[in-house]
Amino acid sequence: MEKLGVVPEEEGGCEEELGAFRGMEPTDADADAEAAGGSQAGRCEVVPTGSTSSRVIVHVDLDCFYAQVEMISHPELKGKPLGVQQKYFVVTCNYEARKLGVKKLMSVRDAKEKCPQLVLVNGEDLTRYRETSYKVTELMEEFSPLVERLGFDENFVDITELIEKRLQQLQSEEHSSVTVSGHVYNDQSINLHDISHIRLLVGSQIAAEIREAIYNKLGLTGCAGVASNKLLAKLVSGIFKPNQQTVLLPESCQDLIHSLNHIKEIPGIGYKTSKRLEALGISSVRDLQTFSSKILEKELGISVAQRIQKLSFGEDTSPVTPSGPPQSFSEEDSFKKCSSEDEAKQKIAELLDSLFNRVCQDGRKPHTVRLIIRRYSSEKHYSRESRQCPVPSHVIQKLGTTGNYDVMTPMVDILMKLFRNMVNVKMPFHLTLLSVCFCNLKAPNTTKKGPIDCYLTPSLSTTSCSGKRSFKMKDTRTED
DNA sequence: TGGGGTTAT
DNA sequence: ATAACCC
Repeated sequence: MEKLGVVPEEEGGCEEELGAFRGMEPTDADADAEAAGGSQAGRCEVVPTGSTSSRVIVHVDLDCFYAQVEMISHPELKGKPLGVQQKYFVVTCNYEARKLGVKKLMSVRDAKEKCPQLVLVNGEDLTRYRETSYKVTELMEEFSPLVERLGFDENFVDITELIEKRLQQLQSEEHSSVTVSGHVYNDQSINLHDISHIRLLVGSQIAAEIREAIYNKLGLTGCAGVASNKLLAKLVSGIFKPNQQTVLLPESCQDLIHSLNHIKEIPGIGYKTSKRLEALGISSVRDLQTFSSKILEKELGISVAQRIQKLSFGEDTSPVTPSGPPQSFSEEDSFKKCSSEDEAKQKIAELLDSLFNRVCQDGRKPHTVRLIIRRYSSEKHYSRESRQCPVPSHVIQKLGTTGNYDVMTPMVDILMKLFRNMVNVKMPFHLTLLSVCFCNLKAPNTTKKGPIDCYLTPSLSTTSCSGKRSFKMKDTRTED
C-alpha cells in the first residue's frame, strides 16, 4: 500500500503532496501510483510521489561556525582558544575556549576574566560567514534540492526520495546488511526487519556522506541528526557534540522529547510563549502534552496552540521548505549612542554602501527599502521601529550598473526622510541601533511593458559588478 | 547580548 | 508595521 502512494484519510498526506510538487523528478513509484489509481474512484487520493507519509530528514549543524571560518582564514590560530567578538560580546568560540569556561554571548570582560589567554577576532563583518554559509547550503543541495536554511550554520534536508532510490537498488535480502553510521539515540537496538529502521539507517549513511562532503570541500565540521521530521532531527543532532551524528529510531521518540527539561527547549516555543505557558502552570513537556487543548487554544489562538501542542509530542508536519536565494539583505550597527541627524546620516551611508555591493552581486533588484531603529530605553526590553517605502524606479535601474555613486545620494535622502518620519529631530533623541534593509527582491528588467520596453530603458549594462546569478530568474513580466 | 534572518498577523 | 520565531 505504501508503494502505491495511496494515502489513508487519517494522517496528513497533504504536505507530502506539496513536497511532491515542489519539483522532483517522477519516479517508478509514480508510474505505479498512476496505474493503480489512475481512474481515481473512491475516497483515496493518489499522491504522485513520496507516497509513504513517513519522511527522513537530516539536520546539519556546523560546529562553532564563525570560529571555524576564522580558523580557516587564520590557520595560526588553530589550537588556541579563540573567540569571535561583536561589540562587547564573545558571540561564539571554539572548543579550546569552551573547555576553559568561555560561553556563547558572554561579555568580553567575563570571558577575559575566565580565560586570559583567549584570542579574540572581530566578527562584526559577516561577509565571509555569509559566503561560507551559502557554500554549505549549495553543497547540500547536490544531495536533494529540498534544503532549508536556519540561520547561517544550520540546514535541514529532506532525503526521503534519495533513500527510496537507494533502497530500490537493493534486493530485500540485502536489507539485513545495512548498517548505521554514527550513533543511535538511546543506544536503541536496530531491527533489520523493520523497514522504518532500514530507511533511517540509510539516512544515517547519507548524513555521513553530507558531512564528509562539507569537510572535504569546505574544511568544516559539524553535527547531524537523522529523524522522521524537522523537530526531531534538530533535537537529535545535538546529542553527541562536536563533529558527530545521531539517528533517532521511532521507538525512542518519546524519550528524546521528554529528555528536555523545559518547554522553552522545544524549537518553536520561544521566550514569549514559554512565559505565557509558565503563567498557565505549564513548564515541562508533559505539562504541555496533557494540558487542555481547548483552554490552550483560547489562550494562545488555535494556530499556535495546536502547533506547539503537537510539538510537545514530537510531532511536526512542517515541510522542509527550500530557502533558495535570500528574501532580504540587511546591514545593522549598534552603538552606545547616536543623538544627532548628521551622525545618523553618516552611519546610514556606511550601511548603504555595503548593501549596494551585496545587492549588486546578487543581481536581483530590491523594490523596497526599510530603515529600522532602536531607541534607548532604560529597561523596556527589545523594541524596534521601522519605516519602509518603495525604491524609486530610476534608482532600481541604476543599481548594479555603475559604481554606487549616483544611487548613494538619492537613497540616503530617502532614508533620511524615513528617519525624520520616525524620529522628531527637533527633540532630543538617543538611538542605540540603525539598520537598513533591502527587500521585495525581483529579477531585473521585468517591467510590465511589452517589446517597446527596451527602447524606453537605455539598458547600458556595462556591469562593473560580476555576480553569480545562479538562481533562476522569473520568466516573464510581473507587475510593479 | 550581536548581526543577521524568516513567517504570520 | 509589528510581533513572534530561529541562529
